[in-house]
Amino acid sequence: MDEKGRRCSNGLSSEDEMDLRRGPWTVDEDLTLINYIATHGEGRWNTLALSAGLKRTGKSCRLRWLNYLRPDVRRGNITLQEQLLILELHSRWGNRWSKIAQYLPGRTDNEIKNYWRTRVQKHAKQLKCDVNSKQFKDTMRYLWMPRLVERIQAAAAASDTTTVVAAAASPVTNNNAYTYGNNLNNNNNFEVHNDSGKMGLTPSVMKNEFVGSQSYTPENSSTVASSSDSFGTDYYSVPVSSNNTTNPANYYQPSQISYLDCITSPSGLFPQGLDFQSMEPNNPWNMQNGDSSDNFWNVETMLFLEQQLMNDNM
DNA sequence: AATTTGGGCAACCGCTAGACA
DNA sequence: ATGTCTAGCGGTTGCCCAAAT
Repeated sequence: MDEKGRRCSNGLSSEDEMDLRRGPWTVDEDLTLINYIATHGEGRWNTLALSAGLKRTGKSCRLRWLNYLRPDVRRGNITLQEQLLILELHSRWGNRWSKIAQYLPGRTDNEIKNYWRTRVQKHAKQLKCDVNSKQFKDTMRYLWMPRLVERIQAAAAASDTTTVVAAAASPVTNNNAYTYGNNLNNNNNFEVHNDSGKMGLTPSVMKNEFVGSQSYTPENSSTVASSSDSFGTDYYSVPVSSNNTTNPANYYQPSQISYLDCITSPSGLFPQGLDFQSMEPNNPWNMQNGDSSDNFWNVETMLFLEQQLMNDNM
């Protein structure tokens, strides 16, 4: 169906469309959308856009809400568990981002897609192989994923003996406290504060400051997780156990249990007390953590991988 | 210090499916 | 049966920023 020049596609005439805004959302637009949804609920996006007085398409409003403004959107780095899950689910379903996102509570398909493209595909590129190639998939399955499991288990063990004082280390130090009522089902009572009066909302500001004082504190959410892109450090240099030190494939055999079996229940969503934050060995609440993925991909690692890939091809 | 490059991510685009009149 | 509208999905683009030169 051709949408061009058609009024019905977004409920707007071409005259209306002349006024349509594009590009990054402003604070005012965000507030308008939040408050409108708080009062009227979501859905009927084109009507919503018009009624709310937003010069945006319904599509744009929907996307902004779902990917960014929803109170339950998880922000922060992808955790080890999430990385593992993404790898596992992608190996099953391919680029079914929305489907994959269903298993990562609070993560959006867009975020997962971006993660895949920027992190995973980058590493495939570094290995000079196609992300869809058997070699790369094997590398993921036999090397990265077992190592992730290992790190998760190590972190879990560490968390057993370590009290995580996460709340005290809350990264939210912003003055711009967007305080949502936090529960849309609770009569949608969003409140929006602007304590500093300086809400120039660039993406970077959003990332670091828009994180609402209610929405994303440790007390009320499991959302703020930090994790470097944990293709991370010395992936291949640490043997898992004494009997798998030579062949990476020994780390994991397809016939072994599924990672999902390992870390999730059939109902998914990490319900077994696998707390994302406490899994992280280093300062779990520090959203400013640098991405250590590149540390992971040191020269030795790359040489090792390339060697493995060469062996696979022989 | 100025410029270039590349990564990360928010937003947009095109398309499809389903609901409904 | 057909057309319209909405919602959702996956791919792509473009902006911002930090690192590199």
